[in-house]
Amino acid sequence: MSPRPNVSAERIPQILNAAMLVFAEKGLHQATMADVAQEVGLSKGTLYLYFTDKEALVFSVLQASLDQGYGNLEGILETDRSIKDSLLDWIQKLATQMEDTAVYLSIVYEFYALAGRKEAVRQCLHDYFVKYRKLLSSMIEKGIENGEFGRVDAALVATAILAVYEGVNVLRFTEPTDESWPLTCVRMNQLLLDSISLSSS
Amino acid sequence: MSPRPNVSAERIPQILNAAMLVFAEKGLHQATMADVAQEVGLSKGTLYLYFTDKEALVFSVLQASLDQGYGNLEGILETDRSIKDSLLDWIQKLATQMEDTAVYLSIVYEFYALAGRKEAVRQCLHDYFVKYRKLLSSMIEKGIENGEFGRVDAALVATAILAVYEGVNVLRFTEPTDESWPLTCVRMNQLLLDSISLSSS
Amino acid sequence: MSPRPNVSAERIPQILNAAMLVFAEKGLHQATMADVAQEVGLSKGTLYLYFTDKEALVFSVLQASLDQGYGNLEGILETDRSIKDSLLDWIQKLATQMEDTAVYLSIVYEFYALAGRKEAVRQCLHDYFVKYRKLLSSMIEKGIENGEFGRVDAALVATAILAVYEGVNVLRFTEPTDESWPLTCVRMNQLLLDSISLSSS
Amino acid sequence: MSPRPNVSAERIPQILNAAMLVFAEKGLHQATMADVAQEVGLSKGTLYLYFTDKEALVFSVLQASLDQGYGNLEGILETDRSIKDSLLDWIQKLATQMEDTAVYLSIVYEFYALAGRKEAVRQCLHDYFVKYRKLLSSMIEKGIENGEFGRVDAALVATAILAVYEGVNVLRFTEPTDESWPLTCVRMNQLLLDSISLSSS
DNA sequence: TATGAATGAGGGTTCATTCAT
DNA sequence: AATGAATGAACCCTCATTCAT
Repeated sequence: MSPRPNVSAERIPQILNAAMLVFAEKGLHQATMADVAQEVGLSKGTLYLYFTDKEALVFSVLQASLDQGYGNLEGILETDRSIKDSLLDWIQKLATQMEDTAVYLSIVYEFYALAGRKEAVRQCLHDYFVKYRKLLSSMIEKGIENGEFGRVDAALVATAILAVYEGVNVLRFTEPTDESWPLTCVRMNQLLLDSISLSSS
Repeated sequence: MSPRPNVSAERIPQILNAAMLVFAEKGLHQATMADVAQEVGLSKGTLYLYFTDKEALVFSVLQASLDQGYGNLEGILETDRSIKDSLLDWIQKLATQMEDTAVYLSIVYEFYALAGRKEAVRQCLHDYFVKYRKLLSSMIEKGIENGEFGRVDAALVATAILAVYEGVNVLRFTEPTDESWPLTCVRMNQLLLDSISLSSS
Repeated sequence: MSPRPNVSAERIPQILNAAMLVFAEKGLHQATMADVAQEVGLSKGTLYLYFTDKEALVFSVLQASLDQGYGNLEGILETDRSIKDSLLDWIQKLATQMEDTAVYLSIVYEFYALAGRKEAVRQCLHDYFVKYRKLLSSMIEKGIENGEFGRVDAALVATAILAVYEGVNVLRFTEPTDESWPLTCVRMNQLLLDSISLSSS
Repeated sequence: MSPRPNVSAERIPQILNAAMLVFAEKGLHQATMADVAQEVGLSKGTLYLYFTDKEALVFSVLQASLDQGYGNLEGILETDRSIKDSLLDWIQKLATQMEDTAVYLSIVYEFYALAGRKEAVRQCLHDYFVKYRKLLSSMIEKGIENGEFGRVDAALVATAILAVYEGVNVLRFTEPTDESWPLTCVRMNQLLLDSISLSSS
C-alpha cells in the first residue's frame, strides 16, 4: 500500500530489545531516550513515533518481559511423566536460564519498586504472578488427585515454588560470583516436592 | 564546652529517617535533595554539610536500613526452646512486621536494582545476606546435632528460609490487598522445617 | 489531457481553509503542520508540495484572509442612496458578520503581532488598510461634494471609521459574552457620521 | 535575617522588564527562557526560582503591562478644568506616549490573540478594559450633569474613546513610518467630544 | 502527486551541587 | 552550623523539514 514498506512491526521489537539492554545496563532512570535511540540505531525523535513517552516505553518493556515470563508451563504437562518430574523439569529449565536472565534482573527490581507507586505496573505484575500461581496450583492438585502428593494446600505449595524462585534470584543477585544458585534453586524445590510426596521419596 | 550542643550527632539520624520516608514515597530518583531537606526541616545547602552527595545519602540510608535488618536473630537462641520453635518464632516475628515494612519495600527493590550496577551496594547487601545465612545455618546445624533435624544440608535450608521470606515479600508487594501473606510465610517455613524434622512432626 | 484531474488548483484553497481553522483553534505557533495536514486529510509530506514552508503557509493564509477583508465596499456605492446611508449599510453588514469572524480574530491579532517583526506581513496589512482608507476617504469626499457632509478632513473620518471598527473588535474580543457589540459599532459610526453631516441629522 | 540579602523583591521586576523587552523583540513564542535569562544576566535555572513556568512569566508580564495601562486617569479629574479638556489632556498624553509604547505593541497583540484561547488572559484584559470604560463613562456623565455634554449615552462614548485609541494603534502598527498618528488620535477624539458638546463647539 | 518514516536542532524544565554571607 | 540564591548540565519531548519509494 504505502510507498515504503511498513517497518512499524519490526521497529517496535527492535526498540524494546534495545531498551531492555540499555535499561538493564544503566538503570531505568539513568538510561536516556538518546541511549535507547543510539542502541537501536535510530534518532531520538523516531523513538517517539513508536512510543508516546518514556513511561510508555518502560511499560512496554515490562509487558514484553512478562510475556516471556517463566516460560512455557502448560507445555510441560503434555507429557506422560509424573507431575513431580514435570515440575522439576520446569524448574530445572528456569534455573538453567538464570545465567542469561541475570543481566535483566536489575530492571525487574526496578519494576517491583515501580509497582509500589504505579498502579498499572502493580496490576501487570500481579496478573503475571497470579497466572503462574494458578497454573502451578492446578498441577499440584492434579498430583494430589493422582496420588503423587499428600493432601497439602495446593495454593500454598504453588506460592512457595514461586517464592523460592524469586527469593533465590534476590540472593543470587547480591552474590553473582557464586555459580551454584541454579542448583540451589532446584534442590530447594526437590526438598519441597519430596516433603509433600507420598511414598516414593 | 561548646556554647551550642553539637547537633551533628542527632542531625544525621534525623536526615536518614526523613530520607527513608521521602525515598519510599517518591522513589530513589524522583525524590530530590530538596524533598529530603524539606522533610527534615533544613535547607538544601545544610544537607550537604552532612552528606557530600546524594549518592552518599542513599548509601547511608541503605546501611541504616540493613542495620535494622531481619531483627535480632542471635537473641532468639538464648532460650531453652527447641531450634525449630525458636526459628518459627523469629519467622513469626518477621511476618508480623511485614505490614509495617511494606512501605519501605519499594526502596529495598531499588537497592536491589542498584546492586546490579554499584559494587558497593552489592557488597553491602551481600554481607547482610551472608551474615543471616550463616546465623541460620549454624542454628540448623545445632538442630542437626541435637537430633531435632535430619542430616540435611544446613546451608541450603538456611538459604531456603531467607529465599522464602524474600520471595513472599515480592509476591505480597504486587498483591498488597491480600492480608494472608504473613501467615503464608509462616506456613511455608513450617512446611520446610517439618520436612527436615526427624520424628515429632 | 492528464489522466488524473489536476487537483493542485483545488488543493490550495482546501489547505488554506484547513490551516485557517487550525490556526484559529490552536494559535499560529501551537498549530503544527501535522495538525493542518490532518485537517485537510493529507499527509505532512504532501503539504510541502504546495507550501515550501510553514512561513509560506502562514503568509498565504494571511493573504487569503485579507482578500475576503471588509467585504465589497465598491459595490455599496452603486446605489442611488446617500453616501451616509451607504456607509452605514456597509458598517451594518460588517457588524452583522462580527459573530462569524470572531473565531478567526485570534489569528488576526497574531498577524498584527507578526507585522511588528516581519516586514512582508506589515506591508500586506498596510496595503490592506490603505486600500480601505482610500475607498472610504473618496466616499466621504463625494459626500462633501454633494453636500451631505461638512468640509471635514475626509482622510481623518475614513481612518476613524476603520479605527472604530478595529477598536470595537478588540474590546469585543475580551468580552465575547456581551452581544451588543455589533450594535455598539453601528451606533458609534452613526454618531460619527451624524456629527459631520450638515443639516438633516 | 538571611545571611544574604533577599533579592527576590528586586529580581522579579528585573526579570519582567527583561522579558518584556525580549518578548517584544522576538515574539512571545520565539523568545526562549534562555533569551530572557541572558537579558537579565541570570542563568536559565534561576528564572525558574521566580517563575514556575514560561506561562507564568508571560502572564506576569501581561499583568505588569496592564498595571501601567492607560495611565493615571483618576488624577486627571482633580483639576478645575472642564471634563472635555481633562479628557483631551489625557488622550494627548496617551498619544504622546504612543511612540514609546510602539515597541511593546507586538506583545499586546499576542496577548489579545492569547485571550482567545486562555480564559485567564481574557479575564485579565476584560477587567482592564472594563475598569477604564467605567472611569471614562463616569467622567462623561459628570460632563452631562454639569452641562458640558448633551444627553448622550455615556457608556457608548466611553467605549468609543477606547475603541478609537485601540483602533488607531492597530492602524499605526502597520504604518509605523507615518508620524501623524498621535495627532490623528487626538483629532478623532476632538471630533467625538465636539459632537457631543452642547454649545461652545 | 503522495506518503510514511526518519531526523535533529532546539526549547522548557529539573535538580544536584556550590558558595557568599 | 546554616542558608537562600544561583548555576548549568542534562533530559524529555516537539516539530518543521526531508526523502526514498
